[in-house]
Amino acid sequence: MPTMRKPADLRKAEIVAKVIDLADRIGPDRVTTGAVAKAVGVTQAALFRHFPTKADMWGATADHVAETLSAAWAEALAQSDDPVTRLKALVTAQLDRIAASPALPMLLFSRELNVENADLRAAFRNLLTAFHGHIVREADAAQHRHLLRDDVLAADIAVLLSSLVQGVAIRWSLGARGFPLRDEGLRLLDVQLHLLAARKD
Amino acid sequence: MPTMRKPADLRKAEIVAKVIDLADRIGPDRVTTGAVAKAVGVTQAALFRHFPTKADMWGATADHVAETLSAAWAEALAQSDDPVTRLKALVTAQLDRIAASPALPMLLFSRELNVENADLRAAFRNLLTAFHGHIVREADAAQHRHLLRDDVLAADIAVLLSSLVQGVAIRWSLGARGFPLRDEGLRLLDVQLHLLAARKD
DNA sequence: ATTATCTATAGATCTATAGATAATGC
DNA sequence: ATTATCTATAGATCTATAGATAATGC
Repeated sequence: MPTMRKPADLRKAEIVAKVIDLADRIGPDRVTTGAVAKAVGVTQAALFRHFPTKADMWGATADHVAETLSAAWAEALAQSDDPVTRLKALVTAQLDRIAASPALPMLLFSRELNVENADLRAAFRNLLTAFHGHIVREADAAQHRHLLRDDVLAADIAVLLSSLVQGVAIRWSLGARGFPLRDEGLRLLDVQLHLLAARKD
Repeated sequence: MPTMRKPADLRKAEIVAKVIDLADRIGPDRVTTGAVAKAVGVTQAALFRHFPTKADMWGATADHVAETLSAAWAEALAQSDDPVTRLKALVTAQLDRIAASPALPMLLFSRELNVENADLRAAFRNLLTAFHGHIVREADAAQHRHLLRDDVLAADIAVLLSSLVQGVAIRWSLGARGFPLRDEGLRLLDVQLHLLAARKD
């Protein structure tokens, strides 16, 4: 039974999609070229026609993740002019992306990223930095409009909110995803924003 | 050159120590029996005299980590009767343990824990739950003594503080450990505790 | 006598390459 | 003619076992 031939562009995109899907389901470090090939429906050797090495396959996957996240952030920021609403939208977008690709937090600690593939590591660090930067900007704007307390650095607010997302994602991941990530994350965000609310005195 | 023979008890402890050391330096998933054997100074096959399978080796390592963490928490709690001081001591202990064994956060997302070894996964989830429980107790006590705001659930305070530790550990780990984990963690803890301080009105 | 260690090796996996084959598009 | 895929396989690793060897402790 001959496999359906596909143009290289389509096949590459298909491979990247399966890498993410497999990373979610069996863990990033179990994503072998054999497993990917089987999921895609080609022989293991065929993958190397599209990506010279396995690291290149992960590189393309990281690029795809970066594009998806960046698009989600841009969409979140476009929804409102109110800094606090934009903060909530950014966190919501991030929680939704993690729920859609639960491998994202795991990938941060995978052997592939931490040991084998320095480029991959740099790519994900840049992503976290970009997310952090968006939050700093909105927190700063909110403080200037007296919507949030100004006795805390905007950069520290960003760290607290980023940590909140990571913390809830870790708990969700380790606890076999036993609660709705988005709901729990937004509930905690409201708690933290309540603590950060401008004091009326 | 014959290897020095050691009683099984000592050799087992030595193996566990090298597993943790190697997990820190090369990542948990690169800890092969061959690498451990080389670090210990015996042949790879000798390990299987002490641990029937590699999973047993990780099990002993998890036990050791659990004992170390529990001891550190107990020591932190013994230092003071003031709930806020105890909160700080718990977080300090946790940051110090992570700095001493940087593999701890990585281990939570290792293939070994997430895919290969369900017992290991349960062991570490129990550890996180125990840490969380300690913080809930102290936060609750602090609220009753009007040392912290009481318009936030103690359980949510615990989640925010646990997340803070995890968030700063992740940033430290990904950023090639480019800042002092303990100092940065305690600085952020002070920021969060400032937000949580009882309102004097 | 007991037991910690070694040598040697089986058997499973995994990445990557070489060369043949067949489908696609000009 | 180009190119996507396949078959076959090399070479590297990794866990685990079998049986021999030598150090330890009663």
